[in-house]
Amino acid sequence: MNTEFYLRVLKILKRIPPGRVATYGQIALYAGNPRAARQVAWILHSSSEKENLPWQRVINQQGFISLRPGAGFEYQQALLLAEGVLSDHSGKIDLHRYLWKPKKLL
DNA sequence: AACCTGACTTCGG
DNA sequence: TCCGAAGCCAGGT
Repeated sequence: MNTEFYLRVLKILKRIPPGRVATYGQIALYAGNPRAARQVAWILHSSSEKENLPWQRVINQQGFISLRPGAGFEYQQALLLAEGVLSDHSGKIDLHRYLWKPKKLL
């Protein structure tokens, strides 16, 4: 794997403040590879626990949690709720309201 | 090496 | 707005 990309993703993830969310594609973009959204997902899946990452703050471009019901969806939704990130009846999170917009990169 | 899979995105109908 | 297909890239078999 691309170690440099991996490390940059970790640094960026750790900057996402509580109560805000980011998208996979957004993280990939900031880390220097706009097309690596799936790799960001893979990194979260494999390293979120040992790296102590705020994995719950990463959702897809549509504003939905990508985990499937019964496979972490409810848990992620609960963690976000505890931070003040609400979702509507369909499970959609308002990105206009909660999306993390860093002033400057790195 | 070939093929499958996935916590993704984008584009076209 | 709502799918489905295609593009994407890395890991696992």
